[in-house]
Order: sequence, then structure tokens, then C-alpha cells
Amino acid sequence: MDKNAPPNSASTVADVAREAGVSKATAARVLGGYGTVSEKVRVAVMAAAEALDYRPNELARSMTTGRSGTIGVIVGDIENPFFSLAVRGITDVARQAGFTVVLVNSSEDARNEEAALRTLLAKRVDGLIVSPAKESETDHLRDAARSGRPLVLLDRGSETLGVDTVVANDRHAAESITRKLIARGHRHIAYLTACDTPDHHFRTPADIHTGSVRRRIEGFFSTCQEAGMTDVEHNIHVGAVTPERTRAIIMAMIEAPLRPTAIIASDSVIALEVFKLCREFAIRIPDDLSLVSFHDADWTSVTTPPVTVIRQPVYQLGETAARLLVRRMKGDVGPPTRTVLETELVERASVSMPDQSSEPPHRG
Amino acid sequence: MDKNAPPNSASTVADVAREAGVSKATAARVLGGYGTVSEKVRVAVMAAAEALDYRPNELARSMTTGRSGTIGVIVGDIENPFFSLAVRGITDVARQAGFTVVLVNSSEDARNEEAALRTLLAKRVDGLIVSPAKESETDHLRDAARSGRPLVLLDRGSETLGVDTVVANDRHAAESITRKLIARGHRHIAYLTACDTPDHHFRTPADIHTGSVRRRIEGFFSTCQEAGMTDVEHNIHVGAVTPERTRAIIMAMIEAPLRPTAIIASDSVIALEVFKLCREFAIRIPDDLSLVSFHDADWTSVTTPPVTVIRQPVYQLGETAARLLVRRMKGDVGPPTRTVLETELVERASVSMPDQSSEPPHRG
DNA sequence: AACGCTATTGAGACCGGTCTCTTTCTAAAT
DNA sequence: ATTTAGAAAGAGACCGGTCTCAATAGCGTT
Repeated sequence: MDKNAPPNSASTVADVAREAGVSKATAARVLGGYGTVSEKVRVAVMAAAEALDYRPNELARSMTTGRSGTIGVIVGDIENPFFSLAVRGITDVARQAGFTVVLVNSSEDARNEEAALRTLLAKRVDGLIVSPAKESETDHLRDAARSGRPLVLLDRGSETLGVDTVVANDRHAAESITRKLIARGHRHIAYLTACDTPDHHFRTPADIHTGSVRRRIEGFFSTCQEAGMTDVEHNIHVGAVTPERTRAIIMAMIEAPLRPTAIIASDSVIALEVFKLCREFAIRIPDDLSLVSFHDADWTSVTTPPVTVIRQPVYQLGETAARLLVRRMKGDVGPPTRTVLETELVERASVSMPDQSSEPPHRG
Repeated sequence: MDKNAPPNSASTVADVAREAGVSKATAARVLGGYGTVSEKVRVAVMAAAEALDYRPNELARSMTTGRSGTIGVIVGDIENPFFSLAVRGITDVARQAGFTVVLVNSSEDARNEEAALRTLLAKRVDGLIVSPAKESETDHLRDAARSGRPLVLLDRGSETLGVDTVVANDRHAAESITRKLIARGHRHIAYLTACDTPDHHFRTPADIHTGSVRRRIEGFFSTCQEAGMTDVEHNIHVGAVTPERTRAIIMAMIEAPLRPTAIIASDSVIALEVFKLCREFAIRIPDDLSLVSFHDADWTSVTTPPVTVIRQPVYQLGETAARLLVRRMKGDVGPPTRTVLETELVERASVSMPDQSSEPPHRG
């Protein structure tokens, strides 16, 4: 009679059990796919479930099992191609392992990150992948780790926090590109990042709380110094958080008495802004200004000239982090690991050749 | 004694109640922020919670309240800038309204989408935003709607399914760009999309199951026909799903006896591939070939020449869908709405000017 | 002093699953 | 035929919250 009409409210194991004429426990065994049941009963229960349009309540299941089948992911900004690609890597692995992803943008704000973490922990995610906004503020991460749920840090590590980390070899990448620029005669190289300091000025690498960027700046800084360059800290520009601020910084840089001959952009979004501005002001790349960018964004190969970039294995970064997390969630309790993925310098045409360099080597 | 040492397993309201010397119900009232409690008891309970490092279990809360505080989002591919921007719009609104987002990639596959939907429904998301891979296969969406949880369709609508939809005015956009190309003397215009048909050939718009693309093709098709063009269906190319396939299609197109003088790319990923190939084969844009793309991706303004695009309000698409969903989740039960957001033709320099056109008007 | 009203608290059912413990039943082993 | 292992099914506790309902307490009123 009521077999064809699904009830108003979702039906439960108890409903199915009643319909099939068995106990709740037995119905649960069939529906949950555990324990042992006779074939006859199995068929009856399945038929009842079908008739009642039964849909399991994953929430209730999670509460008893203690596992929710979800992993929480906190990134700075999903709109940034770097993160969207990394998240793709994460979701692919997660899906394959039977997990779904809960995504939160921190907008690179430590407070947002902390709130997000609390929410995700409250929702009982089985594991977490976080790209921490600030390495200096990691109390909330420590809490997460302490909660017993595995945590993997993505792109930005914290050496002090004993937790799994997957990063690129940022420092080495920065060193090699800086060396390359120096070899081509550049003596005034600017480094431009979205990371900010309280007074928007750079003094020492310790001011930079975003791990990946700090390591790059350390590499840049020391390579410059080894080459005998002075006042390197004045060539490191922070706070390129919006297109407007980025433009203002670049403008000031260009109009300064000692105008840089090369710019290293810390991400593709900034590089794009530099490129736009150069075009707008008819600054020729690489003749007037050389440009190098971190992250091999799709468009960098298609501009005139194509942009020399440091290719990071972004998808693999996400993939590796997720794989590591899955292993931890399965019970691997080894000591925390730090995975460093290699980068690759892709030389295109946005860096001036040695003979084109307007400055002779060793001038200043 | 055990006040400073948090217990091994997470503490619960019952633990806090015991610690504070009150009943479970009272502790729950304080912790859950409902009902009425005396100030004295409130303080005592909070102190106990603090001491025990109490963290609410959102899962348990969800089970009784029936609401999980999450919204499920299914998109084709988060890596595609279109979707990552739309998702950013969704997450921003969701966060503001107190919801977190569970994200799933369907890889534009209806079966994946169905599985994802089942999972999300089982996890008891409070609402859903889906960008359906196929408008023809919507049984699973109907199920979702029937489950009582609000559903909003993003970018791709289904007229038959009575459900809220947020789309761009794709048809009108396609018409206007096609008209513009025709006005500039183009008589052989190719349309290139990632959507595919079983035999990889296009016959009628009804073959295309992705709503937004079908509407664009309808606009393109009818505008071409109105201009007296024949065999328009042969100029619509489907199945540009990977860079390799895209290249093969473009190559065939270029080598055909009647080579198109203009290409409309259905998304920025395809446009980028066209651009790359043109550069590789020294095909000049716009002199040899005009290019127009849907979606104003960041890089399109920075190429040489910059690409003429149809700017879609992508962030707003996500934002609007999320706002609508939030309203529904709050109990709005009006009839299903269909929101159409306007697009804008951004003319840059990838379309040949009339006087540069190699073909005189009305030739064929 | 008796009464009524409200603020505060406690007891316990409930959400929808899982899972342990028992009991019953079947069939192989001695 | 009797013993016994193991399969199959049921009863009911439990997860960690919410929420209803009843009991108690405190206060103003007449």
C-alpha cells in the first residue's frame, strides 16, 4: 500500500527493518555492508530499502564510527591558479581514496585560518591539509595536530612544528635564478611579493612569515650578497596584495634613481601585473627590464616575449600532500616527514642576454 | 588534578557537566548557547569547558538539528579559471552566511556527478550548487530536489527541471559576437568547444548537452543562418577536451580547403591553445585568423595582440547562486527562478578590422 | 501567609546509525 | 544420537549533542 509512495521524511534503517520484517540490527548489517547475513534476508532488506527509497545518513554513521570521510583543506585563495591546481591534485587523490574535500579560503589571514580550522575540527574531518598564512602563528595548527587528526602542511612549512610538510625547493630555485640573472650582468634585481610586513618595508627574511616566500628571499638575499651586492634589502618589495598596490610598487621602483634591470615576481598574479604595466608604459621586456616569475602559469608561454619562469610541480604538491595524508589517516605513525619537490628553470625570452645587458659587469 | 591535562579522548558535554557539577542539559545549554542559564552557572561551565579543552562535535549537533552547516558544490573542474573564480564567489558568500563548502569535481562526467551528489546528500549538506555536466541526464538532480534540500544550478540550466538557475546570457552574447564578426566581413567562422558528442561530430544544437554551450551555439547558428551562411554545422567543432585533441581539431581546421577566417573559443582554456598553435605555426592574429574567446581570463589582455573576449560575470555567477541558495535554505519557498546575468563584449585586437578583411562581403 | 508566575535546573528521550552480547538454529564431527 | 562450532538474527547500549517536560526555586502580589 505505502510501498510505492516514499514517506515524507527520509526513511531510516528502522523503517527498512520494519518493512522487511527483520530487526534493526539485521537491516543495518545489510545496508552497512558489515557482519554476516543470509542471502534471503539480504534480498528482502534490499527490496525494502528500494521501496522506501532509503538513503543512508552519513552523519549518523560518522558519529559512531568516529570518521567522517572528509578532509579539510585550507588555502589562501582558490582563485589563484597556484592553489586551484594544487587543490585539483588534492581532490583527485581524495576522491580515489574515498574522501571528500571541505574547502576553505583563508584569504591569507591567520585569524580566518584559525576560525576555519576550528570549524573543520568541529566537523570532525579525518585529516587536514593547510597552507598556513603565517609560520609564526601556528598555535592553532598545534591544536589541530594535538587533536589526533593528521595534518599536512602544503607549500609552506614550519620547521619547529613537528608535522608532515610538502614544499618545493624554493630556496634553491631562488638561488639559481638569481645566479642566472647575475651571470647575465644584472646588478639591480628587485624581488616582488604579496607577503607584507607591518610597515610595508622589508628588513630581514625573518620579517616574512610565509614559509615558501621566506625561503625564496633567503636564497635571493644570500646569492646577491655573495655576488658583492649591497643594500639588497632595499630591492625586496613586499605588500603586492592587490593590483593597485602592485602597480604603485612597480611605479615607484621604475621611477627610482637606481631603477632595477630585472624583477623576480613571487607568483604569476604579480608577474601578470608587471607585464601589464610594462605594456602600458611601453617598457620593453627584456630590453628595458627583465622579468622572471615563480609558477609556470599557462599564459606565460604565450606572451610576447614569453616569460622565463620557475616551474613548480604544483599539481604534484597537492597530490603528494593528499597521498601522505591518506597514509596517515590509515594509521601510519612514523615520524613527521618533509618532502621537497624539485623545481625547474624554464628559460624563455623575458631575460636579457649577456650581450644585451646595458650595464657592464662589476660596475657597482 | 586532572584540570590541566586534557584527557586522551576529546571531552564531551557530559564531561564538562560533571566537571562543573551541573546536569548535562545545563552544560549543553551554556555550550550550545540556547535556553536560559544563570550567570553563575554559565561561568562555572565555561571554566570547566576551558579546563577540559572542550570542542563541540558539530557532527552530533547536526544529527539532532538536521542541518549540517555545509553546502555541496559540484563543478566540472576546479582547475579551470572559470570555475575557480565562480567557486571563490560561492565560498565568500557561504562563509559570510556561516556555511562551509564541500567541493567535488565531476570532470564533466555525468556518472561522477551522480556519485558525488549521492555522497553529498548522504553527508546531509544543507543545500547544493551544481554545474550539471549534461542537461539531458538530470534524474539525479531531480532526486536531490525531491530530497527537500534546495538546489541551485550554476551556468548551466535545465528548463524542464523546475529548479533555481543562475546563468549568463550566453545566447545573446554569442549572437552579438557572431554579428560583429559577420559585420567585419567574416564568412567562415568556426566555433570550438570542449563539449563532445558520441561520434565527435556536430549536427544540431540538440546534440550539445551542456546548457551554456548549447545556448551559445544556438545563437551562433541562427545568426550565421540569418546572414545567409550555409553548412554552418560543419563549422562547429566539438570534443576539444584535451590540449592534444584541441590541437588536432585546429590543425584539421586550418588545413581544410575552406579555412575559417575566425574562431570563437568556447572557453579561455581552448582560446589559449589556439593562441599557442598560431604562434607555433606563425599564423598571425588577427591578419590570418581572428580569435574571440568566452571568459575574460586574466591573460587575454596581455598577449600580442590582446584577445577580444566576452566578459562573463563569473564571480557574480557564483555569488548570486550562493545568495539564492542561502535564501532558500532560510526557508524561502517561492517558485523557481532563473537569473540571467549580462555579459559584455570586450573588443581588443584579435579580430581583423573591416578593411583588413581579405574576403569581400557577400561573396559566398 | 498563601498564591501565581517565571527563571533555572534536572531527567531522560531522541536523532540514525554501529556494534557488542546473546540467543537460536543449522550442520558437521565424534 | 550427542556434542559442538559457527552462522544468523535480535535486543539494546552507545556516539554526543538537542530538546521536551517536569520539578524546584525565587519573587512579587494581595
